[in-house]
Amino acid sequence: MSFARVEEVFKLNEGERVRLRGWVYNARVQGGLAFIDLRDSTGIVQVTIKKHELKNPPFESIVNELKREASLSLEGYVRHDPRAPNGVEILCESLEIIGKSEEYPIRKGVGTKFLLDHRHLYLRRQKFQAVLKIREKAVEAAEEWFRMNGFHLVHCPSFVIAACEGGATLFNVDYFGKVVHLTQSSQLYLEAAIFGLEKVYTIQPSFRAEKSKTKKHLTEFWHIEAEVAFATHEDIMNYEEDLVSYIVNKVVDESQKELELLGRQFEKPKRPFLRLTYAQAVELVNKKGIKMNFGDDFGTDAEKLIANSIDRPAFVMFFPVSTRAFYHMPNPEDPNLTLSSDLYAPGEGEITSGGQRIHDLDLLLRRLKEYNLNPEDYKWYIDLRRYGSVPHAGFGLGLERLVKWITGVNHIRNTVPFPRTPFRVYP
RNA sequence: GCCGCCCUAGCUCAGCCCGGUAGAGCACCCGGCUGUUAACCGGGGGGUCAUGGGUUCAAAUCCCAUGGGCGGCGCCA
Repeated sequence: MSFARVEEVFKLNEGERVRLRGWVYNARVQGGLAFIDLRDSTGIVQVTIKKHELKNPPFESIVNELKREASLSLEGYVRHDPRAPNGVEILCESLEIIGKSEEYPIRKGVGTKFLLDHRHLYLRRQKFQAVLKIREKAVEAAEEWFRMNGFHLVHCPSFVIAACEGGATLFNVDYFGKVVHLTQSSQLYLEAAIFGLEKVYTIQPSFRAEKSKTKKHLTEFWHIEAEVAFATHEDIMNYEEDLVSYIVNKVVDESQKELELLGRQFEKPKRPFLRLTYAQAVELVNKKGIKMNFGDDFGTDAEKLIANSIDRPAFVMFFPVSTRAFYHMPNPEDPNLTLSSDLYAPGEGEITSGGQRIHDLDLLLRRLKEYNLNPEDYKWYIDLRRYGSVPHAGFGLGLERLVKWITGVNHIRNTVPFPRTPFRVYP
């Protein structure tokens, strides 16, 4: 007889024989009667062991080994009993301890630091697995969407020379005696790729050496980035809307069990997404009592305010040049503004950033100078504007921020198995 | 980078203001228990009070420094 999965047990009939294997989620022993909550990757079921009905081994020989997280395999039969959680249990006839367990450190009441220090064990928690499954589903959906829409996957390097978002936030790496950096974004490399493949994307980690102590920053995060030849700012917003909708809809359709386990009520977002200009957003923020000037970027409070005043995802468009990186295309209607936008998720905040890139050689050179960047570091990037340059646009989506929005977890580090933050690289 | 807070038993915390040689709950160990759901009942062991220095007759407690971390801001995906 092959091993069944825990989730299958609930569909079996009274008296059916099953073999199971998994881990002890919790155990309660009282004299000659023991209860185990047995966990596998599909769920938890109660296993009942009665001293006189356990055929092997002797009850006394295993009862002291039924500790939390011990691994075991067992055979028994299905019983429908209202006293069991969810009305179903396995009455155990034989059992083998595969791996004993020491005193398991994770239990109710432990603190944040302790859980982070024991992340390698915390992964076993059901709710955490639900988040990881949703994350997996989101990536699957993104890959599907890119393929359906004619995008090519391009993997980009993690070791880089030049900054993309600003020099202060670069990690240094000793590269055979030479200082190089970990990439902050694959955008510049994807821009190179569009001249062959036209529509490209990547899903890979980006690194930021910012000591950001917030619930929405990691030093290493997974970045979904896309770049499209001949695309305008308008085009790229449409792509973003379609991609985000596709991902979210697929998660809602196919990860309902996980969302329920997390107690998360999540509605598919209405379309079309809202579109407001930077100027409108500033006005909204000021009207609701947070003072900011035209030309300022949105602070945390302003971002929260915007995120809480929308009933669906919203683009904030046309940020001033002063708030953006060097490569953003100026808006022809107002050169102080850029053809760029951030996408805000309701209740969450910024999850993507994108826009049209400068494709004109002279303008790019001028901008590098204005931003005090060394053109030598961007030689190859500038080169792209010398050989058949075309208008193009792209965006970056923070996978963890997207997952945080969908799952409603309280901190971005709970969207990734082993979070990297300014003060944590262990485990 | 800035501001605030925390570090006492394996874990969660009380004790600190007003200095006088350390306490609870849970976990663990032993015993009991055939319907538990974070099982329960009885008994037991367990701490150089983060580290270093200072003040004092006396420091977990007051002061300084260092380390580790948490929360918020800034920055951004």
